[in-house]
Amino acid sequence: MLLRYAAMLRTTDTPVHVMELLRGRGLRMTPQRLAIVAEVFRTQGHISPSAIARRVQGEMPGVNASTVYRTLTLLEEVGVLQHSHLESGAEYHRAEEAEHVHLSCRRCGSDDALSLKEAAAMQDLIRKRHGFEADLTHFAITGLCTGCAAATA
Amino acid sequence: MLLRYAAMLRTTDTPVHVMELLRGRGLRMTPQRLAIVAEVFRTQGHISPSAIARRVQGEMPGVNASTVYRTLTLLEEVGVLQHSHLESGAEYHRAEEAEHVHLSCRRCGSDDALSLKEAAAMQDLIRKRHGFEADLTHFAITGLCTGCAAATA
DNA sequence: GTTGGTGCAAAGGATTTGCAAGGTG
DNA sequence: CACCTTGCAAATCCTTTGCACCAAC
Repeated sequence: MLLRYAAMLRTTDTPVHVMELLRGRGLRMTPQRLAIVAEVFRTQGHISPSAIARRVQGEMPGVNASTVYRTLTLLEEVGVLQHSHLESGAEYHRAEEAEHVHLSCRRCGSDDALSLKEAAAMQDLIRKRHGFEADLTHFAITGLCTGCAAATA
Repeated sequence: MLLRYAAMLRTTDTPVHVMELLRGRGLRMTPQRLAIVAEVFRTQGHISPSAIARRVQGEMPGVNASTVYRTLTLLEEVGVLQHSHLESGAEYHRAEEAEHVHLSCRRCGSDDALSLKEAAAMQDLIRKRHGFEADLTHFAITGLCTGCAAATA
Protein backbone atom coordinates (compact mmCIF):
# COMPACT_ATOMS: atom_id res chain seq x y z
CA MET A 1 0.00 0.00 0.00
CA LEU A 2 2.67 2.43 0.99
CA LEU A 3 4.55 1.88 -2.23
CA ARG A 4 1.65 3.14 -4.30
CA TYR A 5 2.12 6.52 -2.67
CA ALA A 6 5.87 6.65 -2.60
CA ALA A 7 5.86 8.52 -5.89
CA MET A 8 3.96 11.27 -4.17
CA LEU A 9 7.07 12.02 -2.24
CA ARG A 10 8.68 13.32 -5.34
CA THR A 11 5.80 14.64 -7.37
CA THR A 12 4.24 16.78 -4.69
CA ASP A 13 7.31 17.96 -2.92
CA THR A 14 6.42 16.19 0.30
CA PRO A 15 9.62 16.17 2.31
CA VAL A 16 11.20 12.77 2.53
CA HIS A 17 12.66 13.80 5.84
CA VAL A 18 9.24 13.62 7.46
CA MET A 19 9.33 9.88 6.99
CA GLU A 20 12.77 9.68 8.49
CA LEU A 21 11.72 11.93 11.34
CA LEU A 22 8.88 9.61 12.24
CA ARG A 23 10.94 6.47 11.89
CA GLY A 24 13.55 7.97 14.15
CA ARG A 25 10.91 8.08 16.87
CA GLY A 26 9.69 4.57 16.29
CA LEU A 27 6.65 5.93 14.48
CA ARG A 28 5.45 4.85 11.08
CA MET A 29 4.77 6.50 7.77
CA THR A 30 1.43 5.45 6.40
CA PRO A 31 -0.35 6.34 3.17
CA GLN A 32 -2.84 8.36 5.21
CA ARG A 33 -0.16 10.40 6.91
CA LEU A 34 1.56 10.91 3.62
CA ALA A 35 -1.61 12.20 2.03
CA ILE A 36 -2.26 14.54 4.93
CA VAL A 37 1.23 15.99 4.94
CA ALA A 38 1.09 16.38 1.19
CA GLU A 39 -2.21 18.19 1.41
CA VAL A 40 -0.95 20.74 3.93
CA PHE A 41 2.33 21.26 2.11
CA ARG A 42 0.56 21.72 -1.17
CA THR A 43 -1.58 24.45 0.35
CA GLN A 44 -0.58 28.06 0.00
CA GLY A 45 -0.90 29.56 3.43
CA HIS A 46 -3.14 27.73 5.86
CA ILE A 47 -5.84 25.11 5.89
CA SER A 48 -8.34 23.91 8.45
CA PRO A 49 -8.55 20.35 9.77
CA SER A 50 -11.98 19.83 8.27
CA ALA A 51 -10.82 21.12 4.89
CA ILE A 52 -7.88 18.75 5.02
CA ALA A 53 -10.21 15.89 5.85
CA ARG A 54 -12.48 16.76 2.94
CA ARG A 55 -9.67 16.97 0.41
CA VAL A 56 -7.79 13.94 1.58
CA GLN A 57 -10.98 11.91 1.49
CA GLY A 58 -11.46 13.10 -2.05
CA GLU A 59 -8.28 11.53 -3.29
CA MET A 60 -8.17 8.66 -0.85
CA PRO A 61 -11.71 7.61 0.10
CA GLY A 62 -12.15 5.95 3.45
CA VAL A 63 -9.72 8.08 5.37
CA ASN A 64 -11.45 8.86 8.61
CA ALA A 65 -11.64 12.33 10.08
CA SER A 66 -10.31 11.05 13.38
CA THR A 67 -7.19 9.95 11.58
CA VAL A 68 -6.77 13.44 10.24
CA TYR A 69 -7.04 14.99 13.68
CA ARG A 70 -4.71 12.46 15.24
CA THR A 71 -2.21 12.94 12.47
CA LEU A 72 -2.25 16.71 12.66
CA THR A 73 -1.65 16.58 16.39
CA LEU A 74 1.18 14.14 15.91
CA LEU A 75 2.82 16.09 13.13
CA GLU A 76 2.68 19.20 15.23
CA GLU A 77 4.31 17.47 18.19
CA VAL A 78 7.03 16.21 15.90
CA GLY A 79 7.54 19.70 14.58
CA VAL A 80 6.48 19.24 10.99
CA LEU A 81 3.33 21.28 11.16
CA GLN A 82 2.02 24.12 13.24
CA HIS A 83 -1.34 25.74 13.71
CA SER A 84 -2.49 29.32 14.15
CA HIS A 85 -5.78 30.82 15.20
CA LEU A 86 -7.53 32.81 12.53
CA GLU A 87 -11.04 34.19 12.44
CA SER A 88 -12.27 30.91 11.04
CA GLY A 89 -10.65 28.88 13.78
CA ALA A 90 -7.49 26.77 13.88
CA GLU A 91 -5.54 26.44 10.65
CA TYR A 92 -2.48 24.38 9.87
CA HIS A 93 0.62 25.09 7.80
CA ARG A 94 4.16 23.80 7.47
CA ALA A 95 6.29 24.64 10.46
CA GLU A 96 8.83 26.39 8.26
CA GLU A 97 6.21 28.85 7.14
CA ALA A 98 5.41 29.61 10.74
CA GLU A 99 7.25 32.91 10.73
CA HIS A 100 4.13 34.56 9.48
CA VAL A 101 2.20 37.12 11.37
CA HIS A 102 -1.24 37.00 9.80
CA LEU A 103 -2.98 40.25 9.01
CA SER A 104 -6.51 39.36 8.07
CA CYS A 105 -9.00 41.93 6.94
CA ARG A 106 -12.29 41.51 8.72
CA ARG A 107 -14.14 43.12 5.86
CA CYS A 108 -12.85 41.53 2.66
CA GLY A 109 -11.10 38.56 4.22
CA SER A 110 -7.80 39.22 2.50
CA ASP A 111 -4.75 37.83 4.21
CA ASP A 112 -1.45 39.67 4.34
CA ALA A 113 1.66 38.95 6.37
CA LEU A 114 4.04 40.99 8.45
CA SER A 115 7.71 40.67 7.67
CA LEU A 116 10.10 39.11 10.13
CA LYS A 117 11.68 42.46 10.73
CA GLU A 118 8.45 44.15 11.65
CA ALA A 119 7.44 41.24 13.83
CA ALA A 120 10.77 41.49 15.63
CA ALA A 121 10.24 45.19 16.24
CA MET A 122 6.89 44.47 17.81
CA GLN A 123 8.32 41.71 19.94
CA ASP A 124 11.02 44.02 21.22
CA LEU A 125 8.45 46.60 22.13
CA ILE A 126 6.50 44.09 24.18
CA ARG A 127 9.58 42.56 25.74
CA LYS A 128 10.88 45.91 26.95
CA ARG A 129 7.81 46.82 28.91
CA HIS A 130 6.60 43.46 30.04
CA GLY A 131 9.42 40.99 29.76
CA PHE A 132 6.87 39.04 27.78
CA GLU A 133 8.22 36.87 24.97
CA ALA A 134 5.48 37.26 22.39
CA ASP A 135 4.73 34.69 19.73
CA LEU A 136 2.95 36.82 17.20
CA THR A 137 2.44 33.94 14.82
CA HIS A 138 0.02 31.97 16.93
CA PHE A 139 -2.90 34.33 16.66
CA ALA A 140 -3.79 36.42 13.67
CA ILE A 141 -4.19 40.18 13.80
CA THR A 142 -7.50 41.44 12.50
CA GLY A 143 -8.24 44.85 11.15
CA LEU A 144 -8.88 46.59 7.87
CA CYS A 145 -6.63 46.32 4.86
CA THR A 146 -5.68 49.48 2.97
CA GLY A 147 -8.54 49.20 0.54
CA CYS A 148 -11.23 48.49 3.09
CA ALA A 149 -9.94 51.12 5.49
CA ALA A 150 -10.30 53.71 2.72
CA ALA A 151 -13.74 52.45 1.75
CA THR A 152 -14.94 52.61 5.32
CA ALA A 153 -13.59 56.04 6.08
CA MET B 1 -40.96 39.54 36.71
CA LEU B 2 -38.71 42.28 35.50
CA LEU B 3 -39.28 44.33 38.61
CA ARG B 4 -37.78 41.64 40.81
CA TYR B 5 -34.49 42.22 39.05
CA ALA B 6 -34.61 45.98 38.77
CA ALA B 7 -32.62 46.31 41.98
CA MET B 8 -29.80 44.50 40.24
CA LEU B 9 -29.35 47.57 38.12
CA ARG B 10 -28.05 49.46 41.09
CA THR B 11 -26.46 46.80 43.22
CA THR B 12 -24.27 45.27 40.58
CA ASP B 13 -23.37 48.30 38.59
CA THR B 14 -25.24 47.09 35.55
CA PRO B 15 -25.57 50.16 33.35
CA VAL B 16 -29.08 51.47 33.20
CA HIS B 17 -28.29 52.86 29.82
CA VAL B 18 -28.29 49.37 28.36
CA MET B 19 -31.99 49.22 28.95
CA GLU B 20 -32.48 52.58 27.33
CA LEU B 21 -30.28 51.57 24.46
CA LEU B 22 -32.42 48.53 23.77
CA ARG B 23 -35.67 50.40 24.14
CA GLY B 24 -34.41 52.99 21.70
CA ARG B 25 -34.22 50.26 19.09
CA GLY B 26 -37.60 48.82 19.83
CA LEU B 27 -36.01 45.95 21.74
CA ARG B 28 -36.91 44.82 25.23
CA MET B 29 -35.13 44.39 28.49
CA THR B 30 -35.91 41.05 30.05
CA PRO B 31 -34.77 39.47 33.31
CA GLN B 32 -32.64 37.07 31.31
CA ARG B 33 -30.84 39.82 29.44
CA LEU B 34 -30.37 41.71 32.64
CA ALA B 35 -28.80 38.69 34.32
CA ILE B 36 -26.51 38.08 31.37
CA VAL B 37 -25.31 41.67 31.16
CA ALA B 38 -24.80 41.72 34.92
CA GLU B 39 -22.77 38.53 34.76
CA VAL B 40 -20.41 39.85 32.13
CA PHE B 41 -20.05 43.25 33.79
CA ARG B 42 -19.40 41.65 37.14
CA THR B 43 -16.57 39.63 35.62
CA GLN B 44 -13.03 40.90 35.82
CA GLY B 45 -11.61 40.53 32.36
CA HIS B 46 -13.35 38.06 30.07
CA ILE B 47 -15.77 35.18 30.24
CA SER B 48 -16.87 32.49 27.82
CA PRO B 49 -20.44 32.00 26.61
CA SER B 50 -20.69 28.60 28.26
CA ALA B 51 -19.39 29.99 31.54
CA ILE B 52 -21.96 32.76 31.38
CA ALA B 53 -24.67 30.21 30.73
CA ARG B 54 -23.55 28.11 33.69
CA ARG B 55 -23.46 31.03 36.10
CA VAL B 56 -26.65 32.66 34.96
CA GLN B 57 -28.43 29.35 35.22
CA GLY B 58 -27.11 29.11 38.75
CA GLU B 59 -28.85 32.22 39.91
CA MET B 60 -31.80 32.04 37.57
CA PRO B 61 -32.64 28.39 36.79
CA GLY B 62 -34.37 27.73 33.53
CA VAL B 63 -32.46 30.20 31.42
CA ASN B 64 -31.66 28.37 28.24
CA ALA B 65 -28.23 28.36 26.66
CA SER B 66 -29.70 29.47 23.36
CA THR B 67 -30.97 32.58 25.08
CA VAL B 68 -27.47 33.29 26.29
CA TYR B 69 -26.01 32.97 22.81
CA ARG B 70 -28.72 35.06 21.24
CA THR B 71 -28.34 37.71 23.89
CA LEU B 72 -24.58 37.90 23.59
CA THR B 73 -24.85 38.33 19.85
CA LEU B 74 -27.46 41.00 20.27
CA LEU B 75 -25.54 42.90 22.93
CA GLU B 76 -22.50 42.87 20.74
CA GLU B 77 -24.41 44.25 17.77
CA VAL B 78 -25.79 46.97 19.97
CA GLY B 79 -22.31 47.79 21.17
CA VAL B 80 -22.61 46.87 24.82
CA LEU B 81 -20.35 43.84 24.71
CA GLN B 82 -17.50 42.65 22.60
CA HIS B 83 -15.65 39.39 22.21
CA SER B 84 -12.01 38.48 21.75
CA HIS B 85 -10.30 35.26 20.78
CA LEU B 86 -8.14 33.79 23.50
CA GLU B 87 -6.50 30.41 23.72
CA SER B 88 -9.66 28.98 25.23
CA GLY B 89 -11.86 30.33 22.47
CA ALA B 90 -14.17 33.32 22.28
CA GLU B 91 -14.59 35.37 25.43
CA TYR B 92 -16.84 38.33 26.14
CA HIS B 93 -16.28 41.54 28.05
CA ARG B 94 -17.79 45.01 28.29
CA ALA B 95 -17.18 47.05 25.19
CA GLU B 96 -15.54 49.81 27.23
CA GLU B 97 -12.88 47.40 28.40
CA ALA B 98 -12.12 46.52 24.83
CA GLU B 99 -8.97 48.55 24.70
CA HIS B 100 -7.08 45.61 26.04
CA VAL B 101 -4.45 43.78 24.15
CA HIS B 102 -4.28 40.39 25.85
CA LEU B 103 -0.91 38.88 26.55
CA SER B 104 -1.54 35.32 27.65
CA CYS B 105 1.23 33.03 28.77
CA ARG B 106 0.98 29.67 27.10
CA ARG B 107 2.78 28.00 29.96
CA CYS B 108 1.21 29.30 33.17
CA GLY B 109 -1.90 30.81 31.67
CA SER B 110 -1.39 34.22 33.26
CA ASP B 111 -3.03 37.10 31.50
CA ASP B 112 -1.42 40.53 31.19
CA ALA B 113 -2.42 43.51 29.09
CA LEU B 114 -0.59 45.94 26.87
CA SER B 115 -1.09 49.60 27.57
CA LEU B 116 -2.89 51.80 25.09
CA LYS B 117 0.33 53.57 24.31
CA GLU B 118 2.18 50.40 23.41
CA ALA B 119 -0.72 49.18 21.40
CA ALA B 120 -0.75 52.43 19.49
CA ALA B 121 2.95 52.12 18.75
CA MET B 122 2.40 48.68 17.30
CA GLN B 123 -0.53 49.87 15.24
CA ASP B 124 1.57 52.66 13.81
CA LEU B 125 4.27 50.23 12.86
CA ILE B 126 1.83 48.06 10.98
CA ARG B 127 0.06 50.99 9.37
CA LYS B 128 3.28 52.45 8.01
CA ARG B 129 4.35 49.38 6.12
CA HIS B 130 1.05 47.89 5.14
CA GLY B 131 -1.59 50.56 5.41
CA PHE B 132 -3.32 47.97 7.53
CA GLU B 133 -5.49 49.27 10.36
CA ALA B 134 -4.84 46.67 13.02
CA ASP B 135 -7.27 45.85 15.77
CA LEU B 136 -4.95 44.29 18.31
CA THR B 137 -7.73 43.68 20.79
CA HIS B 138 -9.61 41.06 18.83
CA PHE B 139 -7.04 38.31 19.10
CA ALA B 140 -4.82 37.66 22.08
CA ILE B 141 -1.06 37.51 21.83
CA THR B 142 0.46 34.31 23.18
CA GLY B 143 3.95 33.83 24.43
CA LEU B 144 5.82 33.39 27.66
CA CYS B 145 5.52 35.74 30.61
CA THR B 146 8.66 36.95 32.36
CA GLY B 147 8.65 34.17 34.89
CA CYS B 148 8.03 31.36 32.45
CA ALA B 149 10.49 32.73 29.92
CA ALA B 150 13.19 32.65 32.60
CA ALA B 151 12.19 29.16 33.73
CA THR B 152 12.33 27.88 30.18
CA ALA B 153 15.65 29.43 29.26
C1' DG C 1 5.52 -11.05 14.86
C1' DT C 2 5.40 -6.53 17.45
C1' DT C 3 3.61 -2.51 18.03
C1' DG C 4 1.78 1.35 16.23
C1' DG C 5 -2.27 3.04 13.17
C1' DT C 6 -6.72 3.11 11.23
C1' DG C 7 -11.68 2.81 10.70
C1' DC C 8 -15.90 2.73 12.96
C1' DA C 9 -19.16 4.08 16.06
C1' DA C 10 -20.34 6.58 19.78
C1' DA C 11 -19.77 10.20 22.91
C1' DG C 12 -19.11 15.13 23.87
C1' DG C 13 -19.39 19.87 23.69
C1' DA C 14 -20.52 24.21 21.67
C1' DT C 15 -23.73 26.65 18.76
C1' DT C 16 -27.79 27.35 15.86
C1' DT C 17 -32.58 27.07 14.36
C1' DG C 18 -37.76 26.39 14.05
C1' DC C 19 -41.66 27.01 16.44
C1' DA C 20 -45.29 27.58 19.75
C1' DA C 21 -45.99 29.73 24.20
C1' DG C 22 -45.09 33.63 27.04
C1' DG C 23 -43.89 38.26 28.56
C1' DT C 24 -42.80 43.28 27.68
C1' DG C 25 -43.92 47.89 26.53
C1' DC D 1 -52.59 43.37 22.23
C1' DA D 2 -48.65 43.57 19.01
C1' DC D 3 -44.51 41.82 18.56
C1' DC D 4 -40.27 40.76 20.56
C1' DT D 5 -38.19 36.82 23.43
C1' DT D 6 -37.82 32.61 25.51
C1' DG D 7 -37.70 27.65 26.26
C1' DC D 8 -37.58 23.34 24.24
C1' DA D 9 -36.11 20.06 21.23
C1' DA D 10 -33.70 18.86 17.42
C1' DA D 11 -30.14 19.46 14.30
C1' DT D 12 -25.42 20.73 13.08
C1' DC D 13 -20.46 20.97 13.49
C1' DC D 14 -16.19 19.93 15.11
C1' DT D 15 -13.36 17.04 17.73
C1' DT D 16 -12.22 13.17 20.84
C1' DT D 17 -12.14 8.38 22.48
C1' DG D 18 -12.50 3.20 23.05
C1' DC D 19 -11.75 -0.78 20.72
C1' DA D 20 -10.99 -4.56 17.55
C1' DC D 21 -8.68 -5.26 13.23
C1' DC D 22 -4.93 -4.23 10.11
C1' DA D 23 -0.57 -2.91 8.40
C1' DA D 24 4.39 -1.07 8.68
C1' DC D 25 9.04 -2.47 9.62
